Formats: sequence, C-alpha cells, structure tokens
Amino acid sequence: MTCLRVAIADDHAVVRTGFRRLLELEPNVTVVAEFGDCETAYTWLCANRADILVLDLSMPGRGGLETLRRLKARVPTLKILVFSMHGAPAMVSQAMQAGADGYLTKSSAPEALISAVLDLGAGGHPLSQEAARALNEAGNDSLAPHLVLSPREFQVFTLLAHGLAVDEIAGRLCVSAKTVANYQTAIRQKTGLGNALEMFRYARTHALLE
Amino acid sequence: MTCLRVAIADDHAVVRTGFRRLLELEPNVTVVAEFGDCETAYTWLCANRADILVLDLSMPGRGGLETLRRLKARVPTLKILVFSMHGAPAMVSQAMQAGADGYLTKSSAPEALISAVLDLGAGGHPLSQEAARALNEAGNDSLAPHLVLSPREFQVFTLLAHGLAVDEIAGRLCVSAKTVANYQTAIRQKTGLGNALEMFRYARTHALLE
DNA sequence: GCCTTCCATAGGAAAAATTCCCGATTTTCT
DNA sequence: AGAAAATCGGGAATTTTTCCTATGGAAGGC
Repeated sequence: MTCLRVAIADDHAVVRTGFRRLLELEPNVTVVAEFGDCETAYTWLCANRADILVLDLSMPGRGGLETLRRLKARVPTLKILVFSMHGAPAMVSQAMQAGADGYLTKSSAPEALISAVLDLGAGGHPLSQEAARALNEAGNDSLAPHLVLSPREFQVFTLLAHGLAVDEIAGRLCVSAKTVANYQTAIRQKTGLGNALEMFRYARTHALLE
Repeated sequence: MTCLRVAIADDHAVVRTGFRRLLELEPNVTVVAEFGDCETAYTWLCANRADILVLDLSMPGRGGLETLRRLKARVPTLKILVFSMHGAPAMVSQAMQAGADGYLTKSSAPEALISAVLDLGAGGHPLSQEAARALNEAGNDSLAPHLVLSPREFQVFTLLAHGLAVDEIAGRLCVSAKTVANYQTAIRQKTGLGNALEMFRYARTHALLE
C-alpha cells in the first residue's frame, strides 16, 4: 500500500501542528499541506492531489460546510474527515449529507484520528461514538430543520438565525432579495420557526451557529 | 421614633423568611406582610398600611417593574427598596426611574439590608455600591435604550426582545396592534436596534431579560 | 438515453407588516 | 396652571412577506 497523502484544514495553528505530529508517527501517512482558511484549502486541493482532508468545520470564512460541499463536487475522489468541536446531531447530519466521509468530535482520543485516517484510506466511514449517536438521534426527530431543509435553505436559515436581514443575505449570497425572501418563507413553513429570534434560539440550542 | 412597618415581596419563600429573621433582629422594625407574587402584594399594599416594601424585581407575573410603578402611583408614601439579583446598569436605572427609593444587589452583605431599611425610614435613598456604580455607568452611555425609551416603550422593547410578535404584545397589553407597531417603530429609531434578534442580544448583554 | 423529481433562482400579484404623519387625551413636571 | 411628554390609535404610503408560477440544471431510475 502506498503512502496516504493527508491535508489538514484548521484555523488554529496549534491544532494543525498537533495533528501533523500525530499523523506523521504513522509510516503510511504523509501530511502534504496545511490550511488556515477555507479558500486556500479549496484552491490548493483543486490544483494538487491529496487522498484525505482533515477538516475543521468551524473555520473563518463563513462556510466550512460550504467548502466541504464544493470540494466534494469538484474533487470527488478526495476523502474528507470532519473534525468538529461539537458533535451536535444537526451538525453531524448536515456534514454527512454534505458529503463527509467520516466525522470525529473533539472528545475523541488522539489515536482515534490516526485510526480514522487509516480507515478512510481503506474505504471506511469512521464515525466517533458521539457522532454515530448524534446521527441516530437526528434521524429520530423528523421535524428538525436540518433534515427538512435543502442545503441552500439551511444556509439561509443559519444566516437568518445569525440575525442577518433578507437584503444582507441576498448580498452575501449574490442572489436576488426576492429569492432569499422566498427561501425564508419556505423555511418558516417547513420548520415552524416564525421569526429570526425563534430560529436563533433553535439554532443555539442545537449548536447550529457555526 | 415609632416602629417601621416593613413588607417583603419575593417569590422565594426561603429568601422571604431570611429577610424576616434578619429584619426582626432590629427593635425598630416589624415585618407586617410577605408576598410571593406581584398581584397579592399590590392589592394588600393598597388596602393596608406599610412604610417600606422590600421588592425583588425578578418575580413571576411579568412585571416587577410594572408593579413598582403602579404601587408608587397608588401609594406614594410607601418607600420601596428594590433587592435585585443583578445590578445591571439598565435595571438599576429603570428601577430608579420607575420610582424605587433604594436599590440593593444580591451581592450586598446581610447587614446592608438592615441599614438600608433604616436609612429609608429616615428618608434616605440607599444604593449598594454596585447599584451606584451601575447608575453612573448608565448615565454615561446616553445611547442606551432604557434611557431614551419611555416606560411603555421600554415595556414593549422587552417583550419584543423576548420574541413576542406585535399581535401577541397587543393582546397582552390590551392595546391595538397598531399602537404596538408604532411603538416598535419608535423603539427601532431611538435605539438603532433594527430587529427582534438585535433587541434580544442587546437585552441579554445588558441583563434586561428580567 | 429519456423521464421524473428535486433544487436553485426569480418574477408578479396579493396580503400583511411597517413606517410616517397626525390628532386626541391623559400624565407629569415645574 | 401651563408646558412638555406619554399613551393610544387612525389613515395612507411603503416595504416585506406570502403564494403561485416558471425556467434551467442536476441526480437518479429504468
């Protein structure tokens, strides 16, 4: 078996170095790149080859999930292992739907990272216990926003929950305000969350705010 | 000097009893009544005579402040000492504006309660250090909602910050939805808080959510 | 390869909410 | 008492939201 080429994306330099050290203990693994933000990660991975990306979802640039989705669309052969701060059911569910190949929470033991990477290399889909349970829970409560909403709707949802106005969202997403307003209506109907404050509260208790 | 007739309003029975014990150590003080909610306090104090009311603002019944105002209007001779959980500048400021004669925070020493009651009896306006500082701070930041808003506007503000819709507020306040909408507009203009979520955040960081 | 379904996008028209302006009372302050 | 401020709401203009509809694209089945 040839060496696994791993890239790391995390906004904390300390964490990146920690991962690198940890992973390079393994003879079959090389760390080929580190990124501190989503954009550089995306461009590099489009241009160069890597087998696995360890991705922290809570990164600056407003779009860990978005990057995940875009990467999976552009570089389908790339395996993506999400390493997130919180194992909230909603987050896990969204990440897996967005195309993640594995999900580890911060509470995982260091060795779990190594075995997860190796597992991924072998074609597996490693989930930490916490993530697996979360995924299960998410499946149960069928009324949850993150399940009934389409990816784009979910994105608008989080923006609304952050308190952005329809116009601001339209500007940020480069679409018509009309479109965002329509999404908002759909979101309200599907989730039953009637205003931004309710969305905020929901998002907060479900740890959906990045 | 005749005996000071003191009433206590607090939703925690333990606290009430604690106060009673404490106050009755003082020969010149009698505790003449205890209340667990605003309504009974209000009705009793309208019908019977007391010199001083020790009032906890964070009481059930949605309106510690409101009760304070109503009592001061109906029974102007009654001295009211607010004993609040939080000494947030905004709270102190609102309470004093609403007619409180003194303000103690929970961090005050037990003896402070006694001396505050005696001070009140002598016509003073006892403030705990924390409250005094808070009042000072509040005076400084002149853009603060609680200072530019009228009492009614402030009330609507907190309701909005709690996430209530205009219609719900109208129902609860027994006024036309039109009126509430107009208040909302005024609030937004005066405070610069453009939507309910911003109001919520502001209210939370300033500890205005009771 | 074709067909169905879902998603993203947005326009138009109708409905609802908000703003702005104004007036009538009542309260409050001096 | 008189002035200033506050409460309450009507009317009209404006903005937002909803509801319905439509187009193009991507995913998936057969």
